[in-house]
Amino acid sequence: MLARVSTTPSFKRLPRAVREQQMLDAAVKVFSRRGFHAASMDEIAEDAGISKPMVYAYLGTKEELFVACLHREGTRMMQAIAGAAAPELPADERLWRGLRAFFGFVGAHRDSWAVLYRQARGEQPFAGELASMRARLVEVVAGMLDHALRAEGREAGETDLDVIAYALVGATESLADWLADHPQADPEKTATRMMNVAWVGAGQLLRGDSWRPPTP
Amino acid sequence: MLARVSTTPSFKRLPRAVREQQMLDAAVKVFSRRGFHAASMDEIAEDAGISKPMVYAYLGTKEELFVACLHREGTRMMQAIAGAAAPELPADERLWRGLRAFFGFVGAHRDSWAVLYRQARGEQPFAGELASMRARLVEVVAGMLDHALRAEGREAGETDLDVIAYALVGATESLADWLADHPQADPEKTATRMMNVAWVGAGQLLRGDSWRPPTP
Amino acid sequence: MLARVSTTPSFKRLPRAVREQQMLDAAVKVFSRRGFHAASMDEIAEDAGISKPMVYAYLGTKEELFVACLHREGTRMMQAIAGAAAPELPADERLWRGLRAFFGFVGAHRDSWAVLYRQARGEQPFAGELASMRARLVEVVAGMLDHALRAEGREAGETDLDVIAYALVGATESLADWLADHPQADPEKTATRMMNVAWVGAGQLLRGDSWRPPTP
Amino acid sequence: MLARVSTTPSFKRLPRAVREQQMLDAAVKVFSRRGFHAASMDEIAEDAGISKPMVYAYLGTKEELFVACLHREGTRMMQAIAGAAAPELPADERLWRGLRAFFGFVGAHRDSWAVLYRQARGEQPFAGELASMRARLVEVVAGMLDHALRAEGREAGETDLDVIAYALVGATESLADWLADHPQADPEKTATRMMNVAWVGAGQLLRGDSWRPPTP
DNA sequence: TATGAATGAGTATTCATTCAT
DNA sequence: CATGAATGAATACTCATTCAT
Repeated sequence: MLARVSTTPSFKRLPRAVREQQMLDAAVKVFSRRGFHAASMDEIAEDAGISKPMVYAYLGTKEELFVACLHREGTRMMQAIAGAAAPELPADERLWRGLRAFFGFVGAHRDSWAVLYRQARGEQPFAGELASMRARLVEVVAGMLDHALRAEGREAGETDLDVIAYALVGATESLADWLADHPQADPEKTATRMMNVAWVGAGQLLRGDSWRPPTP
Repeated sequence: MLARVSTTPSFKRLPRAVREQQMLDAAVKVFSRRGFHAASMDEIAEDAGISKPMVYAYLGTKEELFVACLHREGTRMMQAIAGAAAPELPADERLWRGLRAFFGFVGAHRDSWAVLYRQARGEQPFAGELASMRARLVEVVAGMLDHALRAEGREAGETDLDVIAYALVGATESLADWLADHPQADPEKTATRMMNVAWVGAGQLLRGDSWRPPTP
Repeated sequence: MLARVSTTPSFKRLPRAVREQQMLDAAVKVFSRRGFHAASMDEIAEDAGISKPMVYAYLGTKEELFVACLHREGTRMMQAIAGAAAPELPADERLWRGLRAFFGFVGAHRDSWAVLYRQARGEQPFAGELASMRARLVEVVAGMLDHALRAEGREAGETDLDVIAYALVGATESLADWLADHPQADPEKTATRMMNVAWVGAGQLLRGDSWRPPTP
Repeated sequence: MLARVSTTPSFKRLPRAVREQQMLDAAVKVFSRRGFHAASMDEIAEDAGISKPMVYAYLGTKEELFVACLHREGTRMMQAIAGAAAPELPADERLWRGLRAFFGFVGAHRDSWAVLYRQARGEQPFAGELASMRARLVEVVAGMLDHALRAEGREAGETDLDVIAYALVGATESLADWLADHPQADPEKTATRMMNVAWVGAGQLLRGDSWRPPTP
């Protein structure tokens, strides 16, 4: 039942860009808490301190709004990582800094991560958006591994670089998920652990030490 | 006069157990295609070839129905794995068979996997159910790793067994996700790849070869 | 959600009359607790320890079932009163015994009273049934008052006997309602109070002491 | 060419307060005709000339809507009575004016009365609301009786003031019920009758003339 | 006789979206 | 620019009632 409280917003006529950010902030918050379907435009508008028609005027339909959230949060995350892992650094340094930036971001923006990883995955219309983001990550990681190997004068063995990279990204996401659910966990420590798995494990693996199914 | 063969096999008045399975089949299918919220009880009932009230009578509310799906599919998957990876086998053999069974299951029941992992993850009410299932998996994997190490006369180094196990499970889930999205991919091959990552990478890691953050 | 508990009723093949009484008992109970609309045939059948089709076979539709309840309970109550207030007694004795029987009945069968008075009144289809029952009561009471007056050699003044009787019945029902809501109250005492109101108050009134609106 | 006079007065976009009253009007009408359960929100909305979502937005769920009706009608009735029976008047004058106002209200708003007394009584969730209203009435009546007695230099005998008041209120409600069912009946005349019962009967009773059960 | 299986029809409630002001 | 008012269309859930066995 609509409460009859007059909100009387004390800040009117804000420039469009500011308003849009307010709306996106509210949307990310609500989407992450409720999920795409359970989130209501009413709640988002109210949380943004703005009327519903404005939300529609600025960001379009609910689906478009969600995509906008995805976009903003995804870009922010990518920038955080890219900003930390400069391409001119040695591979292990890059990987470490990338992981640290990544887990740092997830730890600091749990809502963003929830929207990106947990909500978007379940809903068909956004799977593509997500997949492409992960693909970029996989590519970057594979590149780093390859670079590292070549620096040691070796090359990836028969095992595909991509699959290892995919597994590493998966493991990373999984730990990030765990981190998002454990507010007291330390992002730095989680990054160190993942770095261990990635660097030592994958390194060894890429050096050719491989396992084969038993032939019965 | 030609005898009129009864072409409609009178699919009615089936015993409860049968109908329940039909309903769960339909529910898994619809939930996996549409997601929990977007799925409608109408569609599930229609797909099961039965009226809505029967679904409510037998399986309860939408939420309870989803939990029932989760339960059945999760149990099936766990049984597939447990049946393949007998505890008396050596650790590497167990791990390999377990992975093969797992990827085989995912490859053969993509719908189940979608229900279990993609839908359940996004919806608050089911996160717990999911988390506990994953926790059991992590425990099993950690146990296998520990067992394997001891068999080699070693012990896990400073890196927590659990975190490595968690990362491995995450990587595995991630590859399963990928497999579910690529109908032509070969489950067996995917299992082999994951076995490489798990056995060689983790093995090395557990043997004490660890990485430490640079101290600036 | 239908529980899958097998009830295995230990008494089968009871004679029809017994079964019908069981059903009516259950129906009165459920109707009085939930009200006509909120009561469900499922609950009634279950409470009667019998399957729904049997209820329909024996007592007909929900509406018919409710009428049957009304009938049985109404008859019981009327019989309790009539049995106590024999016509050959003097008027005050009759009134007193009638009231005592009435409040005794209500105190002992709160469910019956709830069905008769609270539920039936709100539902259009049963208003008639109820009204006729009350009309009979009013008539009886008016008869008693008239009889008592004549015994004193007087006649009812200008005030209609019927209206006073109606008011008395209303007051009685109201106290009965109050009694039904107060399990610890004593029916006998309530009857005494009502007797006071009825006998002394009405007696005086009927003797000609009347009030008239002020003429401005 | 004839000017086309706008015959449809564009009954749209009315302010909230107006619409709320329209909705309550419709709700009272429908609830009184059908009863709480049988009434449908669809019919109420349609009767109010507005869509269902507006009803929910303004007045909330069906239960809340019914309570709102109860509240408005109850308040109106109480105000009608209180406005007529000013406390500074002598007790008999007050009682008479109160009764006249009450029966006048019931005669003029049969729907309100039906909602207040017939429907609310049967439904558990509203019994409390009702009981408290009646309790207030009983208290007022008891107060008036007491006041009148003291003015005559007497005090209430052993019979509780409250019980007599309760019986009077019950009788009044009963006559009101009768009035609501008989559109041609005259409210003023009914009030006079009730005044007789109340003033003469109760007066006598309170003066100490009491009846006692025979001791056998 | 007795019942588990089955459903058509309805009901409360919600939500994304759009006008009129 | 900004919003209160408004709704079409869905959706979960229930219930009286009836068959087939």
